[in-house]
Amino acid sequence: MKALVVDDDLALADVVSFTLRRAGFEVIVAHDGQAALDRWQAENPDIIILDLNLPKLDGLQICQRVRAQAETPIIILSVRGDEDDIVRGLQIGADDYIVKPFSPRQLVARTEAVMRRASDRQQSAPAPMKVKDLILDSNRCEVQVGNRQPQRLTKLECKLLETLMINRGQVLTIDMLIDDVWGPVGGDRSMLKQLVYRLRRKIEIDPSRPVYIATVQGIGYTLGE
Amino acid sequence: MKALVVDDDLALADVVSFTLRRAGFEVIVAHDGQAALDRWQAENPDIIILDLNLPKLDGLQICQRVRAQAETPIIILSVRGDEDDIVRGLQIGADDYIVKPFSPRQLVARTEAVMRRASDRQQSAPAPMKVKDLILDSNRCEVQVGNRQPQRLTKLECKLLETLMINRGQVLTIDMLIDDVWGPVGGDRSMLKQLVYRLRRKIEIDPSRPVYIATVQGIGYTLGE
DNA sequence: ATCAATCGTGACAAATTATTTAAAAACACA
DNA sequence: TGTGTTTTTAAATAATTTGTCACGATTGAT
Repeated sequence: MKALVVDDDLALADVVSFTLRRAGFEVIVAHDGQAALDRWQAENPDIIILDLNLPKLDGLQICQRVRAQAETPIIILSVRGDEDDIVRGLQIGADDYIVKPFSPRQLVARTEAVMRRASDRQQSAPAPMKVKDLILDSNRCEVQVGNRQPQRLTKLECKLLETLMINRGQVLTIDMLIDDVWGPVGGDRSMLKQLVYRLRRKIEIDPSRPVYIATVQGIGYTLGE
Repeated sequence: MKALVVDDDLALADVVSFTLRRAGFEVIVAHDGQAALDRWQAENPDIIILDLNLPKLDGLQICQRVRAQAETPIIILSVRGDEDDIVRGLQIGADDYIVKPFSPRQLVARTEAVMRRASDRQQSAPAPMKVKDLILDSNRCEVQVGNRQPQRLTKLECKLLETLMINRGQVLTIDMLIDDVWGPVGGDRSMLKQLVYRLRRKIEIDPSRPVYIATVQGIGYTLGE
């Protein structure tokens, strides 16, 4: 098990990594946001212990970027009183939080608990969404159009449709959609176009005359109200 | 402001609703999950105060179902020690949590904070503008004239109409308009002329006898009061 | 009434943006 | 490692938007 510890406080980072090592983890440490992202990509750790107040790149941003691309479990560290950041962190997708100061026991217990949950993660399955006569089960990546045979979607197609459905009625700009599907790095316009094209072929009755996903020239796309 | 309080503990539900009423809320109460969903659909409250351990339908499921269909702000109530449920609730989409027991002050403060946050969540998508019987949704570049079919506008047309509507009643000089649509460089009179022409064809009943966009010879254009 | 400036109109070309097709690269999984 | 799927890239085609121009109509000043 590999853990990435992200903390600018060297002393604290040391305590954390020492504790985790003794509990049998292989530990990598990063002291600022950029380094954290780099190490994360390079090492692909099984869990991230993330201090929220970092220099350069904010902890919440790290959290967001990681979540945009992967399900790597994240535990956030925060000082007491910063409840708002904790709430936001969890909403963004962190798996748990620990308030400083904390005991080594607590750290290990939480870490192990999160990893246990992550391994059999399926109980908190999001409910199927419904817009018009589209029913999306984003959990198993399937759409049903009207009463036709359920269609299988790829991961990206599913993510795209999900955000369109969540924001039904609103026009989502190309950049918003790219951010949402691929994260802040790693997507571009032509990829989005391609994805829209493929998704339409699966859900539209006549893909060249789309009913569900409408394009708004020069702006983006929208899933009709 | 309408609040839906969901709690199977009658005494606690009473305390909560009393507190919220005193703070100026209209309060609806439901004592189990099914009732909660029913009331929610029937009453469309502005916020939901949701106790997590309910009979029949679990609180987290309520949360999930509501979120699948709407953005109604949700505050979850939970007993101390049930950190896991809180975390999951926030991940599912709850906006905040309160740990029992709590003070009335805290309840009101959190509720108002969440509603404040929720209200400027919509601010990001600017509300449609209305002048006379023109309704412009600049988000999706659409105008509705009277009760006719909504018209699609191009980016430039939309920008032009938007500034005319924002400054309704005032005469905007040609240079002002050019600056606003094309920026400090890159526009000229004939382009504006053409743009006005095209916009009129989309919104005027008789484009040769404009009702909305009036020409002010030698100066510019205005969108009548 | 005449003239010059400005405006509305329509046709067309250029530029931008979308859709479709195809094929290569990356990936997942046995 | 090979196979099938998914994602990325590239390129051709189609559609839309924007810019340019010419010309007649309108306007306001003389």
